[in-house]
Amino acid sequence: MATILVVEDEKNIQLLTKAHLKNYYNVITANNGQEAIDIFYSEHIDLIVADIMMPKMDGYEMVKILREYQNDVPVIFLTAKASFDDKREGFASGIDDYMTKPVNYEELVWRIEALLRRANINSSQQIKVGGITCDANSYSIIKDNGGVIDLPKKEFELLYKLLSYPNQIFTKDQLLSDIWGIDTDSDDSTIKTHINRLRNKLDGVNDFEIVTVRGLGYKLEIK
Amino acid sequence: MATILVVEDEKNIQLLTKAHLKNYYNVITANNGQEAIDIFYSEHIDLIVADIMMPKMDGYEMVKILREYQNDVPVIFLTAKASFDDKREGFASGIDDYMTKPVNYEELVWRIEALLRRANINSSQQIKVGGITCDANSYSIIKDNGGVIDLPKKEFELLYKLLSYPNQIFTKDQLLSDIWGIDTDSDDSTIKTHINRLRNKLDGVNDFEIVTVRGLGYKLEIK
DNA sequence: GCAATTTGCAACAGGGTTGTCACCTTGTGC
DNA sequence: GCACAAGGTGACAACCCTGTTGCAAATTGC
Repeated sequence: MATILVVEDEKNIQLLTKAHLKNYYNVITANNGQEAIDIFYSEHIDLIVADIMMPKMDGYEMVKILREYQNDVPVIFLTAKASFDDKREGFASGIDDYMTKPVNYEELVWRIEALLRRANINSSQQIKVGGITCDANSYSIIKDNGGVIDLPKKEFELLYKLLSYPNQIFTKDQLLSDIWGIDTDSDDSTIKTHINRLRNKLDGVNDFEIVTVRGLGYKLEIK
Repeated sequence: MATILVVEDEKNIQLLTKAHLKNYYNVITANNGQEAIDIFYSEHIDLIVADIMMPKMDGYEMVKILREYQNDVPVIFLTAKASFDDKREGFASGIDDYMTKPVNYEELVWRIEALLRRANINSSQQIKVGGITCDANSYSIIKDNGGVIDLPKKEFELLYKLLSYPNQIFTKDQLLSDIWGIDTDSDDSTIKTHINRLRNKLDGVNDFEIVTVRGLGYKLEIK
């Protein structure tokens, strides 16, 4: 599921926008440009929906800063302003789309979808848990502090499975047939070894833990 | 300079649109969807601006046919229709933007620019990364200090593809079908060889790196 | 037409990944 | 406390993937 950052200083509109988008996306909110940039660099954001007129840092400035650092996250401006000068400045600063209030939220979703498709983010195969992101594109665990743990294919698939359903218990047979395939010849010991390897490599990660459920299997617990 | 295909059955509007765009782009015109598709497969088209209501084949059908064949050329609908059902059908069939007549042509140009940028089709056919410029006209890498690396066609296409979507991982199959064509007979070893040659030729370039993602493919990392 | 370049393929080498096993540790029930 | 079952650990070997090289075919430029 894609993560959308809604940047809006008016609480009511912020809540309204969030309410309409939360059925389709993970929605995170910020109250001004500065806050948005802080969030942007601590969370994985797929697309930004922003107001222009905001205290502290307005929309134009926010986008300029993002673009300066080579960030091409899609941005949609959502604003009461509608003059051509405003639109020109918006597009010139590097936004992707522009809708004037009052916004039709159904149309907003269509435009978000079109942009995500265009930006190749419709399947943002990432899982974020606490301070780490599990990225299925690079088979890696990315820590918010910047550290990266690359995992081999099988180990990654195992972790990804567990992370996808936290607290759910998987038997070794389940994991074998899900990851190794229903007709695999491998047995329990293979799982044991891979769990062992994972635990070693995730030694410094404190956001979750792979827990053994004796007699049953394994589950991943988020702390 | 990017090439825009304007699809419109009313001659007057077609001429008007062409007149406004020809200062910025190569403009080619078609009178209906069928004609547009014929042109599309005989010319290189960077973006399509289309009316919905047209004789023979309307806009929806045209886009559906294009998308069926994996073509993700950006499409903007430009139309008198403005109901939500129409917009929904438009976005659902895979368009990128939607403007209602009467069209403000200045805004149309901004939206075209935003889409071309998003689709990585800059009119200059150049990609600039750090201290190097990748020029699609001369198949060469131009360093800011003046050095030039000429690349053969295939090697260049491979690099250009990777550079267009930095950090995105491409499987060898993806690269094969994108560059060699969907029905190529070539296999993995060809990619391996070309990556190897690219790496050798880009030995002195420190702005980016072609990274192997074991078990998956390759990606280009910008430093 | 010839030479140079580009392109594709196959063979080999090296290294990372994976599966298995033996052995060790921990937990459970009696 | 003992026996047994279940899980953890480390080592090893087979395997697969990738990098590299050389060669031949195809293409291009003159």
